[in-house]
Amino acid sequence: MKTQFIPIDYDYFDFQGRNYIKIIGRNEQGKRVCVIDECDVYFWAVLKDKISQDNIKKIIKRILKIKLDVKGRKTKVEKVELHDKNFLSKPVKALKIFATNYKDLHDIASQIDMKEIEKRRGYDLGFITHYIIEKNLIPLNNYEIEGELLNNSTEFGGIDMALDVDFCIKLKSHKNIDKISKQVHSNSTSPGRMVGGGGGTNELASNKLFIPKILAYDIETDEFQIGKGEILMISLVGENFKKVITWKKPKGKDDNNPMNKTSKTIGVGQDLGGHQASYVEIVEDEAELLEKFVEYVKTLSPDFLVGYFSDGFDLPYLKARAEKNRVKLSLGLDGSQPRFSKGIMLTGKINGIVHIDLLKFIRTAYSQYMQSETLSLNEVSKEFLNDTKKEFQFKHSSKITHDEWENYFEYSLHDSILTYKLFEKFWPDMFEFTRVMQEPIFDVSRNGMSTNVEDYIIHNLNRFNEIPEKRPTHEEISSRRNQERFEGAFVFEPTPGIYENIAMFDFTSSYGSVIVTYNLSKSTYLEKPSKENYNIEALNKKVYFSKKPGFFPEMLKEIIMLRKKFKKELKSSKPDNETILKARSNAFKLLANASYGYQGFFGARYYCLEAAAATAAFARKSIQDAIKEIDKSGFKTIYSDTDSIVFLINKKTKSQTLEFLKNLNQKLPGIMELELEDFFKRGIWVTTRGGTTGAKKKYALINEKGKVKIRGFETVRRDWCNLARETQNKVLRMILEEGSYKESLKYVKEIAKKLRKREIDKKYLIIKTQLKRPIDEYKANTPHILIAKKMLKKEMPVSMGTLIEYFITESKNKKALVRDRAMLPTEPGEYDIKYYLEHQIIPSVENIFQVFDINISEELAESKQKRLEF
DNA sequence: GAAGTGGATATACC
DNA sequence: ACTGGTATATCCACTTC
Repeated sequence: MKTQFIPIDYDYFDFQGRNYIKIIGRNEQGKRVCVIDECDVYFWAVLKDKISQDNIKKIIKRILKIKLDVKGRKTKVEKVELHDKNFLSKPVKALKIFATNYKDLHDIASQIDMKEIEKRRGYDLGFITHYIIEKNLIPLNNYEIEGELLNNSTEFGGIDMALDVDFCIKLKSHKNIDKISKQVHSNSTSPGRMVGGGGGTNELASNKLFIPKILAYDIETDEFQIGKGEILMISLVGENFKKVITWKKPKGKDDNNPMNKTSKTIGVGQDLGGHQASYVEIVEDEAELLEKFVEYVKTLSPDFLVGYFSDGFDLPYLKARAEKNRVKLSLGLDGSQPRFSKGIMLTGKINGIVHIDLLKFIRTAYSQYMQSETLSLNEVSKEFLNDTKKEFQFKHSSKITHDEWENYFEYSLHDSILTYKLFEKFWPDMFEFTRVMQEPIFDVSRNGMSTNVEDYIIHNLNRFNEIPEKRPTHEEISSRRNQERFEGAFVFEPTPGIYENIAMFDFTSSYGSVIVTYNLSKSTYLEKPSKENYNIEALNKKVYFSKKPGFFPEMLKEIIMLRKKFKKELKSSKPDNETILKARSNAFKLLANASYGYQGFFGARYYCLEAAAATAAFARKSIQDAIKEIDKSGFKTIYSDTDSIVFLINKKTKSQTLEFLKNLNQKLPGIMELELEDFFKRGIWVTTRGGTTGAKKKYALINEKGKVKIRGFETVRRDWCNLARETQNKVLRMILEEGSYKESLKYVKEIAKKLRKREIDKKYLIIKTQLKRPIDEYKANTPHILIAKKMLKKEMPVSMGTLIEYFITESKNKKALVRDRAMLPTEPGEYDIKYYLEHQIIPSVENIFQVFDINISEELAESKQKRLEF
């Protein structure tokens, strides 16, 4: 049979000793399709130089004899071929060694240790990755497939019968129709449709967006620890679907309300006591709750089951309670239960339905760019959806009253609604990331940037006829980690002061452009200089790179082009789309920048410290050269960090500045390019605390539209209390807007006065510090660690990553340390006026007023008399 | 006992 | 363990005079 097909979830199984891939996807009619396929299984043995043909034949003969019997599985070498390949961009002769089972490649490779063989490679990719490369059946691409329909077939042990899919097809052929198909407009709500605009010349960029069927979920429990308490309710949200399943019967004022005893007969949406919302469905007990949940997932049959922090909480909790209740959590299309990866970081996998933990994708793709101080569902929703969680005061289920239950249901439902909407927002990027990285979305949505970079490389090696490099061994990793650190970015020391008429330029994808321009990578690194090369001083030596384009820089070029496209889209977008487009453009910028980090990352297959160090060195040189040009042309540089330059345009006009930029760009090498970030009306730089030199990474700017950009100041740091942050923010804004300190001084005096009169609400005085590791791994005893320990004693949820909140109280003991005066927000105690004045308010504005020669401590002194006495 | 210093820690910038 | 280096700033333990 023939059908269109979009691969979504990948899995594999063994049948009669061989590996088979099982791909779950959709077709255009929204039918769920399972594709079974196989591929050649092989690895590479790279031969040493100048091995005679005879010798090669002998080696092949010996290899062909290899047989293995591991764990009752018989594997043998089935075929050996000689190929001309590249390894790290160098032409090599290599043997392609075919075997029965992918899992045995490592063992076979270990047996091939003849002296003529230089290296063994390509056995550590994972079968799914290997399959995708081998057959070119890429996740979330659009295919036309042809194959044999398995219908109650005994093939593969009757796999099609156990699978809840519309078609199960043994693949014969497939054709990618993404690139040639025209865009499809559809109002259909069935999954599997593709929508979106065409255009764009880059092949990587999708011209259609696949719209999956999604189901967001969220659970509410009595305890935070996995499986410790009972699950009270589960909320589910899909397209035109809202449901809260619970076994807690809201009790009315009359506890003997007969309605409470008829739970089993209460149907969906039935009214209960005149208050029951229609989306609430009441079941008998926790076991039935779990069964009902499984039933809904089966009926709705989504492509994605989406949660928020669900790898770490919801799914493992469900599993634990299912075990306790002896309910089978058979969510998988094959009836299997969720599987969890071992290790510290849990990941929950469901066969055939992709379980997505949104938090993970947000962390890698957006968090660096976001304004939110935590990645809580509430804050992230606020930033991207302009919506928040519903109010609900947690208490144990036994203490919840009737009306409160109603609120609780609504609260839970709304969490799922937010999760659903967030998924919709991020889906285009997840889609794009998956297609670029070419790995299953289950992994791409969880992986960090370094893994993304590596996936991208691995899946593009064939274009360069390259044999993949292996993962580093533990020994290699530890030796890499002990490597001396290399010199990084250049940061210009600013002169403290307030400036006017400012422009900012920055290099687009700075490090990425450097890598591309100077061809910096493991495979282009030259131990000895060749005639034609790029070279620079790095790692206390001169390092050389070939001018013949390497695969890594070539690939990176594509990422940079894609990013440029997104950035262009952003510029011509409507304001209501801005947040997400900005995030997207930024996500690809991060990906491009991660390539630099990748080459210096100890876990990387293509680790090359020389390339990483040279990248930083070339980048330093680029920016310093640009600064020279700028200063030479009638401007004056006042600040610069890594890839941006801030300068005074002096008497020049904006158009002269832009003209200058154009000319400057023409002189830049390769794909290096500067762009205008913005023009600014005014800006301020301050000294370091207690010093006289200008502080780096700390400044505030205001553009002509009055938009303020604040970097590094306490205003943007979450480990300062809100009073200090807001005071500083106000002061900076007033000064930037007016160019004078007068008003802001009055303002600070007002705040100090209120603080002294104890008129400041405690909530503005809370200091928040994150617990970055398990509590007993700390050597120091800081306020937040002490508070965390106190919280543990009170059985409050504290773990790695928790944001610890506290405030500083007064103490009779004058020598009491800050940590001894730190109290939980819920604890009684008067705030310490002196502490907040001297350790929060004054430090936050001191350096700013110093720019105007104002000593804020003196200005805020309790009595001016004191000053006069001197 | 005040002052200075350095380690541990957190957070931001790019 | 799950990109990199640069930089500021706090609190606290310790040393020094």
